Amino acid sequence: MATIVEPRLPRGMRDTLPGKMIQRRYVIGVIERVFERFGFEPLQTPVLELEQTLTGKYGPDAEKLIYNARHRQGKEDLALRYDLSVPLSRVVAMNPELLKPFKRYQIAPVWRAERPQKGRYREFYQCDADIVGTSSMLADAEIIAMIFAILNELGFRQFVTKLNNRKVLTALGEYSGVSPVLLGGLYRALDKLDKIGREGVRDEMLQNQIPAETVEKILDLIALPVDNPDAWAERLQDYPRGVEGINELKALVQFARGMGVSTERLQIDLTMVRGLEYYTGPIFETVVTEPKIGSLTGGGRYDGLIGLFSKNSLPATGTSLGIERIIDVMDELKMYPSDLGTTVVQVFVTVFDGERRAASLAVAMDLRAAGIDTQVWFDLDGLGKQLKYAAARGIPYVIIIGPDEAAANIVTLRNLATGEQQQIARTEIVKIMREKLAQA
RNA sequence: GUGGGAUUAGCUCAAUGGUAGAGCACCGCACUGUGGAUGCGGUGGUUGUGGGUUCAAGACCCAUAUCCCACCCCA
Repeated sequence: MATIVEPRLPRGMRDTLPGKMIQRRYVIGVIERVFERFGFEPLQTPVLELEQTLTGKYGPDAEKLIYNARHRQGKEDLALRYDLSVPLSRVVAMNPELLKPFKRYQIAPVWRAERPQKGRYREFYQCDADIVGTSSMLADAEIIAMIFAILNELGFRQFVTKLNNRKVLTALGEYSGVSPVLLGGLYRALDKLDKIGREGVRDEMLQNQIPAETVEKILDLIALPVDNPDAWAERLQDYPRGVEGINELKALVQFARGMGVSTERLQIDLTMVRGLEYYTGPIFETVVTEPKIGSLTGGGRYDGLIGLFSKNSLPATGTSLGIERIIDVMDELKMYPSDLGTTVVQVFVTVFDGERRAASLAVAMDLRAAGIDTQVWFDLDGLGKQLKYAAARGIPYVIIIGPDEAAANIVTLRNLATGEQQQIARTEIVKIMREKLAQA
């Protein structure tokens, strides 16, 4: 007798049962349609990459979270992908013949060995859309406009996309005169401004070994409104990078407006920082305010990443939507369309008894041939049990064929939601079912 | 990776260190040609896992796993 293995999942990983899968498929479907509406095309890449493909791209903190993999006898060091941007960059470098601008989307799982929490998992799907081969801010604006289209279509009303530019942060570093090794600490403190306030940022910077004099200089700078690029441009006028970053942001906002993005949902925040090391230009992040769940989307421009795989570097920009968090929020706020059922099955055909089984199977196969999702009962059980099952599954219609129906060459069609029943001719079943399902 | 909380039936939760319970769900019967209503009855547990203390542990101690919360970071 074999011992039973306790069924368990690895930490931070989950199964998705059919009921949830239907909701998930709906969300992914919306995202895919919008991606394609904006002219992006699908791409698929392997779950595993060579370890060297991933290392040195994300920064030391993020790199610790990469899952390594190797076959028992394998010679290559492999790793589970950490995001979809680095694999994209690898693909672009390997396929120089791809027409530019190259616009692709990819919806696929990525793995990060973080400590799990709500909205944070070790295996999760990212939905990425990126544009490779142009430096135009119009591309960044198109990404933003697309994020808005997706979130709107999913029913989100309370969200805001924050914008900043790495070039501004770089200039801020130059302005502060802080040594490069301390820059990380400076940025991290800065990023928390809206959370911990000026005093908090001061404490944090001092704790991060940043000289008091420098801290005051930074505090003085961030006393300027974080959403006022002109004020910052004036202050940073001696730092051409910063001015350039601010001009890019202004162009980006203007283009986005031109694409119908409402201004109150776009928020320039010159203190926002994003962790991944490869960003070089505009960076963006969308957050919802009601359930506190972190960011729903994150992205930015990474003009140097492809250059790590090819002599011919290419500018690129894009975003990632976090479908797990989107789904967690939609669950909490019950945002799914009311007609999204709990099953794909549209009709359930009961089996009355052994004698009538053949008739039921024939009806079921006719329905299936007509493209209607149909289930039949396998065992010889009472109608009560079968109806109970169909109702519990959320199947909308049930067909009953007993001796009376068989004799009259009809079937009984029952609507499980209303309890309504009608008799229909055997030959009319497909036609009538099609009509019923089309109305719903 | 750091700190805290939780873990008891399928689900939500009880049980002064002394015989593990309730509601819902499930199954059966009243109702062998019809689910959701009502009534009655029933199944269901190595109390997350492994050790320890004790005459006795669901409870106390240690370890460990998972989930949740706050950091860190992020989708």
